[in-house]
Amino acid sequence: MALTADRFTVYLMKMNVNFNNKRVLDDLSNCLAGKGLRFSRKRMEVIEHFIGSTRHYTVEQLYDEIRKTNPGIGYSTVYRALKLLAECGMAKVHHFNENETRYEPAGKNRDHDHLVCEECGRIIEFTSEGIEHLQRRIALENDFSARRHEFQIYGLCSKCRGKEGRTS
Amino acid sequence: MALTADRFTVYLMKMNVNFNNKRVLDDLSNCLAGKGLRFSRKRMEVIEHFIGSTRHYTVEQLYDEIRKTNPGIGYSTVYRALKLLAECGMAKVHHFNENETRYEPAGKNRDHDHLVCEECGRIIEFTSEGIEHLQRRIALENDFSARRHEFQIYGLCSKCRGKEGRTS
DNA sequence: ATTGTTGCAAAGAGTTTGCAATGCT
DNA sequence: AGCATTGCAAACTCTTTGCAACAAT
Repeated sequence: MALTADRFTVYLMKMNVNFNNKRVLDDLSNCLAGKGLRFSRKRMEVIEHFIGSTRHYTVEQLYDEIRKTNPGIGYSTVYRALKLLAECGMAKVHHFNENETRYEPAGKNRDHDHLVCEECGRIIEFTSEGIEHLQRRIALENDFSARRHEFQIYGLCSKCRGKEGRTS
Repeated sequence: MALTADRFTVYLMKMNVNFNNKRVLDDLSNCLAGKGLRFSRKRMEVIEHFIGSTRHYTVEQLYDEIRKTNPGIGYSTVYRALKLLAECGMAKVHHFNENETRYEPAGKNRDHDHLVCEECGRIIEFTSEGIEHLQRRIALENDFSARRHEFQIYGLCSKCRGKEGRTS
């Protein structure tokens, strides 16, 4: 039986996964189907766990978390699943800090950017119309076709600012 | 004899290095002095080559380029010099693409961000007052002390857009 | 039955580090 | 003389891959 978005939806419902972005869902089943891939239990467990959350995971974090309930899953499976999700547009890849790759479920809410606390590592999401405008204007001014952007603000979150000297 | 900004300036002039940002210069000599470091010929050759350019180097690129004129310099020296420069605030580190670390001389001109062509890798710098405003506003709205930001716009530069289908 | 998937261990890529020789001061 | 610096090779970390056993279709 061919892999379809409908079938995948049923699968996700069965797994009780809260995933309501139709476009990205189609992307995934198309991506799987287009590559001749199958529904494997373990891969789906990784995807379920990942999609069900709102965190910005390192591979290690996701691996450790999944191992708690599914000790039989290996590192490479997590790597392979995340890579697949990224290719299908279901995961966004970030490099907030040096030598650190983080994966975030895409489509969980609308486009956003991040505040990154350099002290505790906390990541705060924000959306800003202003950035979209800026992106368009800057692209225009530089004769550039913008596809996407990365915008991070680094500093101290409210909690950590308290501990260090005031910044204002 | 202690390492001073003046002495360093003389050194740079001797080497014919175009480096006119006083503040960053002070940072470097202070950084060197503070760490009890010495003026070594090889490190200075790396620094000279790096500071004299306006590129966004990978370690490998810088290494290859320096080796053309200084075949005696090793990989680790380049790594160590760039790391030092980054610590002293004379080099900015970027991760424009996955698995790629690039170093850019800081202080060569005022703060700027980057357009990154996903086709040919070209990097275009731009400055935008708007982003500074946004950073301040967003930080305020989220009770966050902003120190710095990273903003990249990914897409196609004018040359590469011509080859692919129009985007508009 | 056929072909994709997995875990493991090994291999890669990028970066750092221990150490003996060398260079600054 | 005393200590920083260097190049090399080895070590390290993160990620990918080959392969034999296993699972999905």
